[in-house]
Amino acid sequence: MSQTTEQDYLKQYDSKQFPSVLVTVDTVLLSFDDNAIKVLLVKRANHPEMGKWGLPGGFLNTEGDTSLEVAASRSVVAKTGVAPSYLEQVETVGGVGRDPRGWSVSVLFSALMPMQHSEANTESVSDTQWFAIQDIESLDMAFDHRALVGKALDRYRQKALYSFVPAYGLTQPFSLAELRGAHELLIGKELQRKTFLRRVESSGVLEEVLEVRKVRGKPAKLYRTTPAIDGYTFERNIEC
Amino acid sequence: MSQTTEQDYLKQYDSKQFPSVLVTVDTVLLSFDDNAIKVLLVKRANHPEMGKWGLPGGFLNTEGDTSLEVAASRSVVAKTGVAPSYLEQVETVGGVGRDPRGWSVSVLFSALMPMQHSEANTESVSDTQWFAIQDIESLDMAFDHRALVGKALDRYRQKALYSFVPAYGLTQPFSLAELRGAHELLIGKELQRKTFLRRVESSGVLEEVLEVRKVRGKPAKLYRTTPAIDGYTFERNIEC
DNA sequence: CTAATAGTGTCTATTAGACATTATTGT
DNA sequence: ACAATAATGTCTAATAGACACTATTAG
Repeated sequence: MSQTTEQDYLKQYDSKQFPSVLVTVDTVLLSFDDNAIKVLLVKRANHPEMGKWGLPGGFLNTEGDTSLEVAASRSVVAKTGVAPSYLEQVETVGGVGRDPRGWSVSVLFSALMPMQHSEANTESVSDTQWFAIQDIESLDMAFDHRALVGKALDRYRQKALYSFVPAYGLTQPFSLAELRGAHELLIGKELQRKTFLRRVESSGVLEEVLEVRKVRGKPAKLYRTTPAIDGYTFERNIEC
Repeated sequence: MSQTTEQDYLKQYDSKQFPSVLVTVDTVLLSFDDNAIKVLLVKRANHPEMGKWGLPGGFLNTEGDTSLEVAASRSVVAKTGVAPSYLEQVETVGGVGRDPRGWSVSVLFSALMPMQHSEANTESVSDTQWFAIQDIESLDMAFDHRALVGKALDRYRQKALYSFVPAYGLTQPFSLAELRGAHELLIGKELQRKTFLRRVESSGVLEEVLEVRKVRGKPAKLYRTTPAIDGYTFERNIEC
């Protein structure tokens, strides 16, 4: 074997000879709406776990997908019609008991995005819906998808303490109260208006916008995200 | 299809009909020694990338491995004889160009551990060696493994700013100067002794040990890690 | 005017960073 | 005694949190 060239080796290599592993990508899309954290789920129209709610996702397509992130993005659009502007990788889970079809590996992606209408876009999905986080506790969910939602949430709970990433879950532009509310939902505790404003101002990663809304009370200044938000972390984290 | 039961569906399901994906696990083991960050690499004895240095790792064994972490741990011990006491997942990379054998997915694990003698334990590995990080720049490395080392390093560079996780890379017990040195290597900047001590004391996650070493100068107090170190993060991060 | 909401002034306690000083060892 | 290393004392600047106060709108 060590006498053959790499070319020879590859010519006689056959991946089918090894036991295969199911590789899927799944995506947790979160948003803030109606003073709650929402997550986008799809109702499975086919086996396995038919009829249960699960994450948008699917098998890696080795023909079309050039990367894991592309696969995740493609499967989300295909199933829900919703197109998140970015995806971040959360974790990869794997095991023999996860999927009845065999040893499976699932690469989990996640994004925060403004609420956006979704619809069942393929025959493999019979329905789609944004669920409030507290409502999925009692939901009959497919595979280990409830735990996967938990992992993504935990990630954003951390990010809420040291960054303005939660801003991606709001419709733009947004007020300081809305952004603070998003952070409060994730952190689970009220935050000081003044302190929060100081963080926004010293960060320089949110852009003030001229537009105002007609509301009861003094109209709030509105902000939008800038690209600099991605790399920015607070000098000091929010205490909790 | 929607008329069949899940049992019927599973009976006729054949995973071999789908194009298979290569699933591997790779592990970045880091340590502190001789005032440098070291990484454990193995020299590949077989195709592909024969003769190049790469990370310990290998294919997922769907027969024996119960989880991804078990797979990573098993492959590290099998190839190097080194057994890290824990592993953490860093990221999963995938693509069609990574491995000449086809679309491949690699789940990357990482750990900090005390330097420990390693040896080539299988016929697939012809040599093992701890390399100083700065020395692998010029090394001919297999696949995208140099980039994977970078990802693990970046993770620990972050952790050095907000936790005492770098302590896992030292032989126990260790002095404050040694721990501070580990943080300094990762962060790339000198840290104040006093400030560092204050962090250690207020954290309560390092245990003072009675033992002392014979050295030139005043002997340092020695510490060892406690399990509480894992969940602990600094109230304020180290500035940088 | 009043209610509602947004934004500001300002005090206090905490603490990271800096750096000078003191302490303890081997040679 | 002296060099080397470890540990401590202490000052200052920065700032998060708290909360009272002021500003601006709709009805």
